[in-house]
Amino acid sequence: MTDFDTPTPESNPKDAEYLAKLQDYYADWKSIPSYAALCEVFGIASKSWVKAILDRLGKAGFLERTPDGMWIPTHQFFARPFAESSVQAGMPQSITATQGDYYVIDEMLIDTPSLTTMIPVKGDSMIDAGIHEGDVAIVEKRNLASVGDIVVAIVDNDFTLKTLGKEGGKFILIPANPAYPVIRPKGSLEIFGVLVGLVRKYKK
Amino acid sequence: MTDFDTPTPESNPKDAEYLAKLQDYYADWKSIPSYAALCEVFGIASKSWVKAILDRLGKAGFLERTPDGMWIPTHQFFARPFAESSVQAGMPQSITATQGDYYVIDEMLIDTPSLTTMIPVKGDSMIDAGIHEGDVAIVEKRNLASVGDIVVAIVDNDFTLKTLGKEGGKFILIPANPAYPVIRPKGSLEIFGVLVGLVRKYKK
DNA sequence: TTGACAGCAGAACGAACGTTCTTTAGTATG
DNA sequence: CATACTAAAGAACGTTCGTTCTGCTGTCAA
Repeated sequence: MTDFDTPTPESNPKDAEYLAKLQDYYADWKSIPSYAALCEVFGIASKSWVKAILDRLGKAGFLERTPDGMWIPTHQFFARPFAESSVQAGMPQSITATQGDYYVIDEMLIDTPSLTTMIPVKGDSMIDAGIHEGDVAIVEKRNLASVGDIVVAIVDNDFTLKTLGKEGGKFILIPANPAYPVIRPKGSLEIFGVLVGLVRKYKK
Repeated sequence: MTDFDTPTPESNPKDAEYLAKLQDYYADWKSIPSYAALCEVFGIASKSWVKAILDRLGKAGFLERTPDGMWIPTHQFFARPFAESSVQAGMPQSITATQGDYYVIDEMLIDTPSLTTMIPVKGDSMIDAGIHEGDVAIVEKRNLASVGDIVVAIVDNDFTLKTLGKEGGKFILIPANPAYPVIRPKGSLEIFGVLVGLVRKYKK
């Protein structure tokens, strides 16, 4: 399955800049404005040139049109560059130039949207696993897990995030913080889901 | 007796249904169509009634308008109701991931797409800050940062992730691991960007 | 020095759009 | 039967939109 043709990302040197402006605009407003409004966004004065730019971005695969002719972003529009760590000097612009991979974070972390849920982390019981208060846990809902998985279990009607362990044939919940005790459920252990990802946002 | 308008979230019983249709449409097309097109989507025949619906959804906080009058979705537009299955009381606020593909995590972490890039973390020099090898750093490219920010600096032609500090009027790079030394650059310090987010994927 | 072309501006125009106003059908109240 | 109100339709209209075409300016090769 290698027969997709490579859409030349940009046929015009300035298109990358226009695309960047459009991406930033979309991040703010979640819509693609009219040609007239795009004149301001792009800093140019003619609608016809805006159309030419959008046509090129469309051809390059960053935009497409609805049946009624509205411009809408494609998957490619949202992808972000992923730098190889071995990138050497020359930096700021060359990141885009090194045609590395492009990813969408949601797709990296979420395989099954309908089973996946995001839960904010409370407390510091998993701090030694690098899971801090305020982080967001990406959890795939299922009630089977393997020893060693980090799971969201339901204990005393509350969610708790712990490593699943086994001790004498019974499942236990192991925190990653020596200040917390291992949880040995009396009865059966109800597992809500398995941790598949973690997201942290740093305030600016 | 004078009765005032009660600012109920939805003043019309069918608005919930219209909202659902609009959400589905948006998930497909990532845009809010014209009133005429919405007539088809909603299954009604008059633009004025579509406008009335959108005005109500706007008042209820699901939509708003750009300065140039376009309708755009708000945060509330994307919020999903609580989890379906047999979850009892005590469910923390959690959102299920997207059907369709609206990119929640990306939107959470990325303010300025054109300046944001993803860099894999290598080494354990920031482990006490909960940043592990293999994590992906979400970095906003800029060369100014504040003391206390975690920055990506360019040292010896390589990226390095450290906390920015100051010592005797000069900037230094502080690791979050006692096994690593503080970096005191000889000349000036070249900052590639600032850490704005962190993403970790657990293998399954 | 000319010609060709690329990058952009500007005008023209019909179609589509959003807004407002008026009308109609149905239902509930009393 | 009269009234009142809601849900929706429809018409009217000025504005804006997208499209196309033409014009201008600078650059570069012949």
